[in-house]
Amino acid sequence: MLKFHNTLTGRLEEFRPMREDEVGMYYCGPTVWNLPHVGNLRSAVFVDVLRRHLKFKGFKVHHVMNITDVDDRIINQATERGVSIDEFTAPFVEAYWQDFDLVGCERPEIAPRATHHIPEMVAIIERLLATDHAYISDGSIYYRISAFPDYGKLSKINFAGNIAGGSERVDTDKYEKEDARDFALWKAPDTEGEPSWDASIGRGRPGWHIECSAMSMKYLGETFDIHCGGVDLVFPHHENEIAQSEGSTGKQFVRYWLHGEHLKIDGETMSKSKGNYYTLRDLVERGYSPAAIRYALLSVPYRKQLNFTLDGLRGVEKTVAGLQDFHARLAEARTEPGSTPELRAAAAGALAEFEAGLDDDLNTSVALAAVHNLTREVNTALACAGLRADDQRDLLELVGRFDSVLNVFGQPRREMLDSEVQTLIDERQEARRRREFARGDEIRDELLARGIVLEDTRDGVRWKRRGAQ
RNA sequence: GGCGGCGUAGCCAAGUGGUAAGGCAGAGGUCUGCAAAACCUUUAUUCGUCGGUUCGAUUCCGACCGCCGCCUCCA
Repeated sequence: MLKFHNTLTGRLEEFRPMREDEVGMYYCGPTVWNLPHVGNLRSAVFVDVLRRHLKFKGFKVHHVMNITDVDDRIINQATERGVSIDEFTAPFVEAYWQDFDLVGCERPEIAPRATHHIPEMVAIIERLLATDHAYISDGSIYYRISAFPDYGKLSKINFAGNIAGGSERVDTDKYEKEDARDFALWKAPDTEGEPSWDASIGRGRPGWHIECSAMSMKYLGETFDIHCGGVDLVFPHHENEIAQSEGSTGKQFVRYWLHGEHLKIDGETMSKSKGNYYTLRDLVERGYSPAAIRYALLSVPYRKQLNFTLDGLRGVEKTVAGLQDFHARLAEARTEPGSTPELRAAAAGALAEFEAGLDDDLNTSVALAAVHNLTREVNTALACAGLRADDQRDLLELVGRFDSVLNVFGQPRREMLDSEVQTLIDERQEARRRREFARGDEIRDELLARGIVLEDTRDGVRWKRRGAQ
């Protein structure tokens, strides 16, 4: 039974989508004002595992990931550099997709951009004004939280005992709001040149939260199954999305809220000021592989803080190389016909354990343990008993199923060597057979000069490109 | 001040009211002309501290210590 921890109820719940075999899910994607860092990528990988596991379970997935390309930071930076919003964000959008692909995430079905959905936002604001959930003040439009009694149901925030609800912030706020908690839906331009849009509700630009309400409901409907993001978004972003969406539709907005924990770097909160801040390209430049980074990011269940360290990442490189090597050896193994009951049982057990782990709120640690346990059993068979053809076929299919969620095994090599190199390898085998080891070593060096690294194994010789995984 | 999470071997970590998954590192071994690679075996009488409940607790309850997060832009 598939279960998720739902932030809305604070409990582990059985997942039952609205439609039997389809799931609508929304992920608050990047705000494109900066290069993505490993923390952003952890969230992306968490959501990727979620969507892949839903597909593994047989659901058709409608996955929407927004790209926030208007907000105060973007406007400030673009204005500072004297470029348009699009000119400023374009390279960061590009960089995000590059990193997203490198770290092995499947692209969402729909990736809407905020700047292309201004009319949808305006429409919601109009409905909120019409139902007294919003009011105009100084040309800007604010959400009236007192009109939405459920406010706080997601974050369980308690305004009475809350510092933020005190008087200090009201004093520093330049806007005229009825209540300190109220937030902006539509902001009147502060200055002349500031980017803004003409609309029935006046000239302005959208507030921080309305974008996600507009884009999620447009593509997934007024009520949909899953909304996810980082824990930092629970309050105020997601709380405000609920207020906006449910305030305007009168219907439940989202049925399951899933939030991914942040990671720490060397046991400390990641922050620019501490300098413990990695982007994917930092890590790739230092020689780490995107596959290992993906593995590291999904090795700890998404609701736990993950301690990201370079030392740990070095270890993970070996783990991932081991899995990829296993996959290659499995694919290349010579077989005899038939199958063995031991391996059939091991495969069935591993699949059950794998699926049960992921069904339990995406416990990737348990799923990976199942994978490792299987590789150990299969390795033993490869080393001792030899592999049967049916087992090989079934195990390769099983690895494919595991990898449809994890995406860490890599593809077994299908590359062919050119005939000259192949001849050299054959010659070396022949030399070794005649126990002419000096000649064998000579050929090995010759191959090394061409970038081919040999490994002698019990069954013959394996090769790989120098520097390749 | 309000709300929440965490503390398990050298390191990263899963987990459960019935006696501790997995990975990395370490140790031993198999294989091998040597080496490398690969593979196998092994590594916590114990789960922050102190109490309580229980036949039995790492797992439940209480207190304490330490770490982290949200309440403000942040994945």
